[in-house]
Amino acid sequence: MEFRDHQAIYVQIADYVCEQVLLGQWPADEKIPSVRDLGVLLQVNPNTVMRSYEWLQQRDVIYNKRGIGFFVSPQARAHILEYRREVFLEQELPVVLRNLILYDIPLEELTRRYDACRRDLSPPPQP
Amino acid sequence: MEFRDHQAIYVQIADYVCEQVLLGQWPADEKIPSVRDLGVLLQVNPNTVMRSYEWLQQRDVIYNKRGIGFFVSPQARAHILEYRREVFLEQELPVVLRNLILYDIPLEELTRRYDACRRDLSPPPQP
Amino acid sequence: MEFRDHQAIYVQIADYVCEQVLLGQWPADEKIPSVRDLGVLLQVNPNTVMRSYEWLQQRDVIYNKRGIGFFVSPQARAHILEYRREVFLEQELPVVLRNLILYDIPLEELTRRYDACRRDLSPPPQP
Amino acid sequence: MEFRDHQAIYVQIADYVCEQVLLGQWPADEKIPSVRDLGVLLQVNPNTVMRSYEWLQQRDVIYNKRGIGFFVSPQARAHILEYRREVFLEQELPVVLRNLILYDIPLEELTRRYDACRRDLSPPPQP
DNA sequence: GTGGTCTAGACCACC
DNA sequence: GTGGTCTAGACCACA
Repeated sequence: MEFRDHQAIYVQIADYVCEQVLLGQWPADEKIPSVRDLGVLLQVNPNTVMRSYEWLQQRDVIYNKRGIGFFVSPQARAHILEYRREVFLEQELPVVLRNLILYDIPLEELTRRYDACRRDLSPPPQP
Repeated sequence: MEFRDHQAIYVQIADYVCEQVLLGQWPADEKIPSVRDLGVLLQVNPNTVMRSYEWLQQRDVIYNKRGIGFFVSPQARAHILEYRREVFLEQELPVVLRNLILYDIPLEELTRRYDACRRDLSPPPQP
Repeated sequence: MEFRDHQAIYVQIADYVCEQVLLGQWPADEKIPSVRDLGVLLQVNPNTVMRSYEWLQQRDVIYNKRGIGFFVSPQARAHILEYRREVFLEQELPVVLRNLILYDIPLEELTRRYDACRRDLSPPPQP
Repeated sequence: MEFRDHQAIYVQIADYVCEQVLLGQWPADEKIPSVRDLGVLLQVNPNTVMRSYEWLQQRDVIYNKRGIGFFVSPQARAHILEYRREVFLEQELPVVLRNLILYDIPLEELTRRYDACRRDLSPPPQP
């Protein structure tokens, strides 16, 4: 995983976790890597991972069993979709569309890239 | 104008200026609002506005006549397109497309919003 | 039994045992559930139950017969009252009272709930 | 301000801020101390104060103006009451009442302390 | 000046 | 082993 430097690392880690859930890679009640392990894996400080996990926990994407670790919340998928879709559709997308038009990027270009991107993402398994 | 709080205010102001240029509202060599005026108008520290103007000036979108004010640069349109299109297509769009797919937003929804947005922007109001 | 997650599980187990004693459910010298049984019952690591029992043993609430199990200590009631009353009155209650007032909860509300709670506790069910 | 050692410092700081708001000491839209200032004042690390402020910000008790500082949110009072009262009445109070009865503390003792506590807290000014 | 992020390292409680 | 908290200190962007 490589980090974009204009966005906080802990946000990118949280996004990564959400993505794993949406893609069906991490099912409900599955244990996710410990803050230390993920810290080592991603080459970041455990505190930074911890911050991501706190953020996710507050949003009911993961939960904690004392002394054991963090687990994917059963409602994770729903919560992510509910929260992120809303923000995305109402706040991010309008800006993007506006730019598409201002920069004169034709719709065909967009659909072409959309299809390419769809092919890249393996279809999420139905639970 | 209301600001999104996840982005620096000076960036949002700069974006606003670029938009006016692309939309043809501010033709080449037209004087743009003074730092002070815009500061009052947007309820923002003049230093912040100044920072936007400096940023735009470095990218040849506006130029300065000492003691008079800032003006839209003749090459403004070209520079904006050249710089922003690149960044947008290569960096922002991929993330957006990925999200579109993860959040299961169908292409039809996208084109619908695209068209709506186009209708909103197309007719420049005559002041 | 469901656990509050802001408090250590072993403390909650210890509290539960104390409560049984105070309520007269577990008389002096009665055998209490084994570490293993209670662990299974509460879905908790036996080590955690063991920790509660050790904690209680140090405070003379229970005692241990090697190879047989843990038993309610004859002085259990007295020890619990002596220790907990003090802590409760001097440390916990002041905070609670302060909150009652800050949140504008009238005394009547308090006495109402007090009486309701008393009714719930008073009649010890005969098994 | 002296800290209780069984509770996280950042929670106690957050509680302190809430208390100031409920007592009417910090009106809406008033600037609260900067993380650095409060850190010096309370003899704790600015990061710790920051953590309190983040916590409060997420719960709409305070808000942030970029580069300026944190301010009391207009809905602060309402949010605190709504959130804390609920938790207090449904989770904390039942435990306390249960203990009152188990430790045989008479209601008169409680009301006596309640009145004393009320006298200590200066009556909140009506905004 | 303000907040925001990150690191390194420590210590603790809990399971 | 797990998370949770705190410190000290650094660097950055922003107003």
